[in-house]
Amino acid sequence: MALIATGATASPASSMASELMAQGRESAAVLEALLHGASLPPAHGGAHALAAEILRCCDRALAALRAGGDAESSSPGTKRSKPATAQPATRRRRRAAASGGGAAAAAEPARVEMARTSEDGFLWRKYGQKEIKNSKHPRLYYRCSYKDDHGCTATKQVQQSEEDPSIYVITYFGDHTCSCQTAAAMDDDDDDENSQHFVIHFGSATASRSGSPPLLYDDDDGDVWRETAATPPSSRQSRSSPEVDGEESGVKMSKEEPVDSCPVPSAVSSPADVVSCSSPAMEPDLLRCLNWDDDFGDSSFVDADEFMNFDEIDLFQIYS
DNA sequence: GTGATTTGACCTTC
DNA sequence: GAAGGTCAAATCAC
Repeated sequence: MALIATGATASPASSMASELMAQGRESAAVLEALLHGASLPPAHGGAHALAAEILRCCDRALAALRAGGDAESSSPGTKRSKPATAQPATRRRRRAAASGGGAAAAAEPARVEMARTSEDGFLWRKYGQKEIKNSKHPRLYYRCSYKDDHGCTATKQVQQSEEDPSIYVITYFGDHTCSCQTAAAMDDDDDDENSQHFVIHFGSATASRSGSPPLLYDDDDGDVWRETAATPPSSRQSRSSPEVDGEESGVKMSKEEPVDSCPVPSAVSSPADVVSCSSPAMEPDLLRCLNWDDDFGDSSFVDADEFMNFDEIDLFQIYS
């Protein structure tokens, strides 16, 4: 569909880094020519100047990339991320061995990385996992880590897409009453303010929930998110509380906001907010998603258009 | 020791 | 009774 074509958009930091790298490469090419005996254009200040420029470009590009990645890498939510993600299979084997094994233990793929547990700006604690009928993948249950401390009722459910395992559907329930949004997320919000122009708009932001194209946007991390119009009935089966009574109001997240801020308390005002993401970092099988930045940093990235996984976008339509 | 994750068991809803 | 949601003991990493 036409709305896919936007070229998906690198983050501001990424774009800046890309430009800087391109500039550095140009300088390096000139320097190489100089080293090979070519005459130096008058505009250039000599080999030393070129070398300095290359270094400067690289430094700035690295700084830009790091600035773009620090928010997530420094997130408090990642406290146990790396170790935990690196050992799940081992842990499960141990537990399975201790308990005589279990079907669920063998079913879930090894977790590789959890570096972005708090990518939506909140700290979540996993409290359950359930095999869902007619679904190949289990549903994961998270609640706000501050539930005990602040009585925060926010929860979310994450379920892997059957069509494309790299896509996860995240359903938010309840309000955050804890003001627990991470500092990193707050930084992200600041970044978001500066990256609004990177938000992809597909269709009218004020379009009605029915019949309008799904709203897709990418966050600073390049994840592509989709908000869905309705909460799956199965997700609210046991939720008779008022927080899910506002279904007719649909998703309330701001369509202008990158996803990092969409589940914030003000946005999750009551109905379940359903968001699907091509690569929520808190889930297993996300190695390649989480290496996305690495891939980006790799020279293989040459065109912003390559950032968009069009197949995933097509899948988004399946959900609607 | 602390805190997060796992997972079987239990509860609730239909 | 089935299915989904939650609890809590066991387990693990730091």
